[in-house]
Amino acid sequence: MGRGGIRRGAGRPKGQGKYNEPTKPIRIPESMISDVMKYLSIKGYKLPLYASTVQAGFPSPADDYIEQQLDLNQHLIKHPTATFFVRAAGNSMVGAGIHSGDILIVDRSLNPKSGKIVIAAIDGQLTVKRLSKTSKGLYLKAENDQYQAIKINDASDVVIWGVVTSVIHKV
Amino acid sequence: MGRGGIRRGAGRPKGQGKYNEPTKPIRIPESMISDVMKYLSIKGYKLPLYASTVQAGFPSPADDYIEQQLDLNQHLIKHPTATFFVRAAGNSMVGAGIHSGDILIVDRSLNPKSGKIVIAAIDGQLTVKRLSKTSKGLYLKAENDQYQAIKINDASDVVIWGVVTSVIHKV
DNA sequence: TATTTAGAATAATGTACATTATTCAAAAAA
DNA sequence: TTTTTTGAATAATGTACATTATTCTAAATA
Repeated sequence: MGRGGIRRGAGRPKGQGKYNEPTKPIRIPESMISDVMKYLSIKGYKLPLYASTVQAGFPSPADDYIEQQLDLNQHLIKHPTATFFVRAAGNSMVGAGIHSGDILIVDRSLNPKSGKIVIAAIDGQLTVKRLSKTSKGLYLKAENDQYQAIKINDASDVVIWGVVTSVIHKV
Repeated sequence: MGRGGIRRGAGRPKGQGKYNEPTKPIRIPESMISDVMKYLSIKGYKLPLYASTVQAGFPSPADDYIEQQLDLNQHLIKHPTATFFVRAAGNSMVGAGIHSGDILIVDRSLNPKSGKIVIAAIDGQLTVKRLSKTSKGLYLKAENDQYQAIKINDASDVVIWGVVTSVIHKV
């Protein structure tokens, strides 16, 4: 028979689920379900960034010295729809830390101001150069003495594709 | 009255939805709903990677010259749970393309073999050096003549934190 | 005949609900 | 009294279903 009566405080406690917080069902295209699951499982690729002055206990980096949690995509790509990557070739920009084979992150929505490193198409060939505005005009300069600066004028077949924001170098 | 009868072929056509493919409701923790939505809206941060030899029509990069679609996180981080970032300080590794202020991607799950660039804690201070095994023993070498190699032995207070896989350099 | 209209058909979408999991405590049993 | 049992309470979770959107065509109309 009944063992009834109120059970104040009973019930499954909050925050016991997979994510320790309430969830909502969101429709996900089938082809991306596994990607989204992965994304969720590692909390959106947010990984710890340590300052180089860490003096933590070993062997595991201690949480106390985490500078911030970083998601590479969010950190490096401010305008996803206007951003693309280019693989660098040649050594004309080693002075700017750009080596052959590096992946350059290029933002088309940024204004190509003087001093910025840009991706330019010169006669249909992609190159990475530093934009330089002087009293003599607008130039594309290599960061390497062996290369000559290229003057930009109305006659020249030069199109700026975008501004380089970061360089990814595999070691 | 009835205008009945079968309507073969009637109905909303497939692939008319937001994603042009079938969807399934997946539960998402509330704090990540906006992140996931963003992730979906740009198809998982997969952006085009162009080869440097592109000779496309202007001013927009043509799809024909896309080398591949790249997601930085997936491309650079193979072991999310074992990976962290460290901000580099000092110029001891400029020869390897590592400059002060760069963000290093470090994988703790990789074996620190000779020749690899590693993050090591020496007397509690983090440094980035190249691991070098010679007949004389194991060394941590800077890629810069002004720094001296550090010999690793049982007595030395050196712990390898992980192997550097990539360098991110802001320009 | 040509045009319009009112369902019929079917995909997309968000959410209510049934189910499952978990914890609590009153009542029963020891 | 102490221990065990059993239903109450409530969160987590996946999915069925009601709703909405869209297109098609037979019948009605001009």
